[in-house]
Amino acid sequence: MKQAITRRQLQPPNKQAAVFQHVRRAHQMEATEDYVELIDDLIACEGEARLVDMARHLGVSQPTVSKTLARLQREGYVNSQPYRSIFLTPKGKKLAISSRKRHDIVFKFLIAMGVSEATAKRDSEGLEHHASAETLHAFNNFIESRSRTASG
Amino acid sequence: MKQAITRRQLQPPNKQAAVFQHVRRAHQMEATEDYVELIDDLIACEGEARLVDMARHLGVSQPTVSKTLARLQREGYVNSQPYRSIFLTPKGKKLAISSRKRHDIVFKFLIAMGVSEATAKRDSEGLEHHASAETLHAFNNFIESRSRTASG
DNA sequence: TAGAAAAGTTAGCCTATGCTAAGTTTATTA
DNA sequence: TAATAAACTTAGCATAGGCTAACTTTTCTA
Repeated sequence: MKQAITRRQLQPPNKQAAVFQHVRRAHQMEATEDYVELIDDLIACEGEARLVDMARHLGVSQPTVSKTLARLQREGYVNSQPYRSIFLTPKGKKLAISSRKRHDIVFKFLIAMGVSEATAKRDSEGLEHHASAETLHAFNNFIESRSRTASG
Repeated sequence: MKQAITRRQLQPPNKQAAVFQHVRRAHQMEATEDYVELIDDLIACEGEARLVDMARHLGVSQPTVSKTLARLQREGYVNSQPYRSIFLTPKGKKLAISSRKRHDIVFKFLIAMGVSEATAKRDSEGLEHHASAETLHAFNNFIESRSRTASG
């Protein structure tokens, strides 16, 4: 098989720096998005979001969740009284909805690509935070063209 | 348009926790992978990897690079004498090669999906760290089937 | 080759996210 | 309802990765 050779080429420093800065910014939002998405899911499925359940689902300790929730509250994503369950503010709810939408697109896309469900679940959790609107749009087109082919 | 409704369903706590733990682990490797990849590129394109160029390409300050390089040296990925240029250990070189391979697959895949070059560059930098072997394999199949269609 | 500029280091600060241990509040149950 | 258990918070620690300021070393150049 002929292997395409990609000529190694460095980007101009400022261009590449902009890319890395963009990734770091996305990265700062990751925990926030995971948290609000989980809170929204817990409220939808269990009736309320308790810290102990968040810790169990996230695989971290309760104090870690407590500390991160304090930041989210400070930043206006969530609302909660001490020792009580957690609520999303409108801003948090909005972020939860858009995060879930992206997550779903990435998940369905991976399934459409023939990836196993277990891997799709795992990878979509990491990938969702780094797919731009343009990429998500391309993924969505692919999903829709596949579902047309499959059903029509 | 009929919109597919995904029934909201929480994963079992331990299953979801495993996913998040996996993402956190991948996340810890991100900086390491970006650094060794960049060092390898700088050596290939400029003849040597200097800290100042790394800082410029990464978009961070020199002390930040210095600190992270100290960790990478501690962990056996790089080698360097004070005030001198930076070298990859065999372990670092191996990681650089596999990171670059993943990066290339993700980039080419996005291009094959019809995403613009600018977006593909940007997104591939974030996505590369979160695509499993299975997903990369699926991406690669897609690239190859497209290049067959295009050229044959 | 001396002085200036560039590169690299060190010190000290910050935030985010992990942890355990210990204490407080709330909920359960005997 | 009193005791226990569960949930939550607080304190204190660690690491990673950001930063600026100040210092040292190396390199360049006049």
